[in-house]
Amino acid sequence: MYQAPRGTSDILPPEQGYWSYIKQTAAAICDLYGYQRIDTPAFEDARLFVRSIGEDTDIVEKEMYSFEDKGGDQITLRPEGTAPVCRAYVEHGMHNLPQPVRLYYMAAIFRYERPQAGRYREHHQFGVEALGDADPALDAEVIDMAWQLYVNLGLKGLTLSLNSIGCSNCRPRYLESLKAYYTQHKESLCPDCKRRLAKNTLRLLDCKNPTCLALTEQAPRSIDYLCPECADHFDRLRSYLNLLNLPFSLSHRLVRGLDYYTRTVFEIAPEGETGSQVAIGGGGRYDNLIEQLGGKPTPGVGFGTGIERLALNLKKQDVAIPNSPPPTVFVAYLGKEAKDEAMKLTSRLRKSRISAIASLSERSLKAQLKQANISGARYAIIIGEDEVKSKTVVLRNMAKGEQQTVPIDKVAEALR
RNA sequence: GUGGGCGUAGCCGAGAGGUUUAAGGCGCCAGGUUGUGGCCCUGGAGAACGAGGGUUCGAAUCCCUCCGCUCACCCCA
Repeated sequence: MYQAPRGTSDILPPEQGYWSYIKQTAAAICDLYGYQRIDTPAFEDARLFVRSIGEDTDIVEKEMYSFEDKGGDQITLRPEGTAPVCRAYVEHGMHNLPQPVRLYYMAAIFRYERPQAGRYREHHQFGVEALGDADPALDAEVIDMAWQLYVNLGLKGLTLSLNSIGCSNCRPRYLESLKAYYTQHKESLCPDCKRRLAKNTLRLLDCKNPTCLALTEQAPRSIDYLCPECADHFDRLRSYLNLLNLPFSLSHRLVRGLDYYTRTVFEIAPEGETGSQVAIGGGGRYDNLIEQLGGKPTPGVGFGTGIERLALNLKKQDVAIPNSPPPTVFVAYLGKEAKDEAMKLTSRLRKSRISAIASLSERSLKAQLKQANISGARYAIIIGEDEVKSKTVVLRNMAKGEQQTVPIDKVAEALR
């Protein structure tokens, strides 16, 4: 027996309500904020991700779905959404458009990981990217969008964590002092962190190992090392967030797992969540990324949110989802001639924009009405030999249990 | 990659070495008189118990391996 590959899943009809609710809410927010949709390929040149995400990140080190295609090209299934959008920005000369360029995407994301609650090998993200403007007001706009999305979806108890990790001018100095600090305590670090110390110092802040965690309490904070420009940017961002009534808390340990971030980083999580995959979304600024990918120096800021995790949290919080409407009518019949009439009638109803299911079986009327009941149709239409002769149908209101005979060419009118 | 829990029909779920030719419930199908649903009643289909190997006179029930699911760690959405 075949099964969906590990870490992937089929999204069955009962689940779809959550998905369309989330997608529609997200798209509506984007319309409201003037963000336009972009779709990029599911796979890209592997180097795009290695260069943007960073060689020493977990994603690149062990999680990418990479392969050589038959033409000998190194291909990677998209493990995140930002780099492809930036690639498209450069490729299509979007720097010629009015800046910033505001884009959003909904896409499948692939990472080879051990699946667990809220973590899959294929998951789906909604994300936005605002490219071509370094103003902190744009950071605030993006954070505001993320927040409003969650609020509009009906999620409660949200917390916004914020940090600034500086830019290429001030970060080296910070990293130096961070490295110096941890080197002093090298002996008490966990093995992972010893390794990270040399390669990816920032990530030590993220370690949940108790002894590392204790060290982190006293570790130098990135916001104390910001250059004047970054400090100003961060100050102004915070004042904009206050202006927009977005409550945030500073988190000095928040660094994010992708190398391209500069200055602003943030995460949003539902309150009271424990465990490691608490964040339903996050993002930040990446002012060097587009240049790294071969474009003109272009700042950018964005966020991404996991649709599966949103659905999970909507369920956890018992948020009511609008359900898809059942068909208006179910057409049942008895006999061959009646079936012909039923087929024609169903077709005409649909042309009048009335949703209709025809019972295609030759089963008993009783069985057909049972199906009508399960389908949730508001009306059942019954066509038998008598009705064929008199060119009428029986129109039955399922909820009331009442029925009337109407001329077959007046059915659409009777349903209005 | 590491560690824990689990694996019986579409779903839930009894059974824990021998009246099991594997309960029960949901769902599905068909009947309960002639052309009518939602309740009720009756009947039916559907699993050799994740796969393979072993222990035993005998295994869904014990052991081993593998696969899968799940939770946690790492990390992330």
